[in-house]
Amino acid sequence: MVCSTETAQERIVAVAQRLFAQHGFDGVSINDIAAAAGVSKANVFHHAASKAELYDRVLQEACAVFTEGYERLAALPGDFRQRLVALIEWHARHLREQPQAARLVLRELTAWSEKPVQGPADRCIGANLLRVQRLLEADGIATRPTIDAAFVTRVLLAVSWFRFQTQHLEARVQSRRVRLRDREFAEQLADLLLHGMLRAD
Amino acid sequence: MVCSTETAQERIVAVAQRLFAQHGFDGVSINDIAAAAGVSKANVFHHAASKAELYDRVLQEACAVFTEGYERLAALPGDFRQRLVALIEWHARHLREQPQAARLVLRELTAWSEKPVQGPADRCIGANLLRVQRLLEADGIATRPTIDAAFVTRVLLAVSWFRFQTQHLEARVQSRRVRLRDREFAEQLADLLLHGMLRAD
DNA sequence: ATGCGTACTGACCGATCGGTCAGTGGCTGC
DNA sequence: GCAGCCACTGACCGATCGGTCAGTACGCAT
Repeated sequence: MVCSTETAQERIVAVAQRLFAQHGFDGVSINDIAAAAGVSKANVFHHAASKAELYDRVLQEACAVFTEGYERLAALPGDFRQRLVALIEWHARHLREQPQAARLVLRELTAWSEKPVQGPADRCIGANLLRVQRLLEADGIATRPTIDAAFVTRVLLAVSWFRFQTQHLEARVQSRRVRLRDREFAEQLADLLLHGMLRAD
Repeated sequence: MVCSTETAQERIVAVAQRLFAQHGFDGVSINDIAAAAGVSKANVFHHAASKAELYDRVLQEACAVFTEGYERLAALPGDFRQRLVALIEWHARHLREQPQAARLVLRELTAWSEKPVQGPADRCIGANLLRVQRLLEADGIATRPTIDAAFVTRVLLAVSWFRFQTQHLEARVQSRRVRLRDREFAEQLADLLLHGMLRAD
């Protein structure tokens, strides 16, 4: 038995979360989880009805963790630019601090299978999109009439997410400026979103 | 035997590409592929050394298809805005027309496993990033000094990719403006990237 | 002491996994 | 006619899959 202060159930769930996040549902066997948690395979089924139930529970938990952060995200101090930078930076840090939850949720997006049903991850992402969108809209800043807050929200989250998923590539990339810390990344993205690329004419 | 004009080998590879793109390496068994291709399991191993070799071949092919499009992408007519719109629209269409190749490549991004090795998908994406970046840089347009072409490239591809991966969610989304056709999407993104959100002051 | 619930295990189940192999039928060159 | 190659198959392999079950050890209320 692996010595640990956690209970067996806590270890099982924690290990399942880690392994499912890394390798996906089909890439992890109950044997893997049991071995990594230091318990017998039968014990995993003592604490979980089935592999699917365990995965669902882990995914729901990840969604909750992921969403909880967004709920705490409220009005921030400063002008619009400062609030936007803070939002982007917070999001980058959120992804970095909850990589497993993020991967579990985002993995579901890739796992497309023509299913019309909307999984918890879909609902989670949709809700968070809306929450950030509301935050942007509530700011009531004077934007150009062609600008849609929903669209900007998607751009914002897409870029943060892309950065999170490709961080292992960035180490080899030529341009030094893409290898930014969260703050610098947030400032650069906010600058681009606010003022665009072009020189003012 | 399923009647088809294709050879068995072509059917096997085509089916493998479709299934691997949909469900990932671990989510597809050789039995699935054999059944869907209308051949015996042994025949799959007659045309492929192993499951991993078959997956690698399919992935390489997907990378080639995916990259080939980028290589054909050269200087486009029109001013900078028109070229940018055309680039984004082309990318959206590229993803839409090669969904399986796109999914195979992008799935590899999510399949993070601390591996230091750089897979073909990583190289493919890195090369395409660079190609688009060169295209943007070569335009020689007068951008603001804080703007980095590499960063804009990532924003551009990230948003297109995010849109591709979340398209199944968009049907239920409230705002009508995110459900755009490729052209409108490209124009909206180009407008945001070029001029930013803020009203000119 | 005894009864009971809870945590946990090793042994086991049928199914399926990736992969092998001997063999078959058809086409080609000689 | 026949040897040789090639596409292809059914049967089979050991390993592993998700899952079950009888049984054990322990804490706790009575």
